[in-house]
Amino acid sequence: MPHALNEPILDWYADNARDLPWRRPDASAWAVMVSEFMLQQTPVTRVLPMYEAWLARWPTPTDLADAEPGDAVRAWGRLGYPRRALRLHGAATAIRDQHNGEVPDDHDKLLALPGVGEYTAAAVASFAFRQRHAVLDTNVRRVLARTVDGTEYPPQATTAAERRTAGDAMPLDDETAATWAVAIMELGALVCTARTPRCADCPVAALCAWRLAGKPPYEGPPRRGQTYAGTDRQCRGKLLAVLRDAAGPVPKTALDAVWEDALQRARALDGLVADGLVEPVADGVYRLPTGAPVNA
DNA sequence: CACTCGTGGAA
DNA sequence: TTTCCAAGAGT
Repeated sequence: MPHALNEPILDWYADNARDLPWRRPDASAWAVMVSEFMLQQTPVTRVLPMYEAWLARWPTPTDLADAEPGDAVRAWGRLGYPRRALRLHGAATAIRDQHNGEVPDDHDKLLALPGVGEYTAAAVASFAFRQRHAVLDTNVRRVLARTVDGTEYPPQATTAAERRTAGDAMPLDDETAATWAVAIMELGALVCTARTPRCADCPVAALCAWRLAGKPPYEGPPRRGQTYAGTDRQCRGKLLAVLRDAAGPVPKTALDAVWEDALQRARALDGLVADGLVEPVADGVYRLPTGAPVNA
């Protein structure tokens, strides 16, 4: 007997799905993978233009692997979390060198790629290769937390109980499970939103445990807000922006100009170098990574 | 497992 | 204005 969530959500998705480029039938597995990297912690509206430009420039994994990692970092622009650009380049390189240039369709092989974790491996296997996997992103976890568990928000980190819940809720055959995965994700993105859920438009409002319980407010460990101003992250962002906007190597004096605190600035720059996002060229000169071996 | 890692838009 | 948070991964 199918899970009660299946049919209403599949029907709702058939009528309400957004037309996103990575969902079109002609989207390659590589296109799906690129979209998933970009969508990590980043809203769809900001991803769309970068996604188009990226795939136009690097239509296949090998195209990206053959480019310098610094070009990937520069093309990432202001999407945020630029290590994703480096990891996507690393994933492309692994695909070129170990998978004959083709995105692997095996979940474990996907998981072994840099930048691919539990969610992204399941998403690519499901969306691109139409396999049955529990695709647990923030949207899906929130929908299941509300409809099944009766809580406003899921726990901070994904739990075994959530994986079991997701597995139980999935349709049994691969093709339907793949569609359902994107459908419940879309429901979370458009209707069962984090702040002001539109329960009046929800296809499963009638059976939602959280709504039926009177929408009890979230109780649990406070989800600590991420302050940003004055942090190392902001400093790293400023430094990397200088490197991105420059055509070539940049003298340290140009980096010194964008952040007051010298100690924090040095720490941030060290971090960027350690992450491989910045490469020291010569004494007091830095650039985006070339991929060439660094002579120590 | 708690923490780090960017950025910008909406409430 | 401040706060929240958006298709997470890696350590």
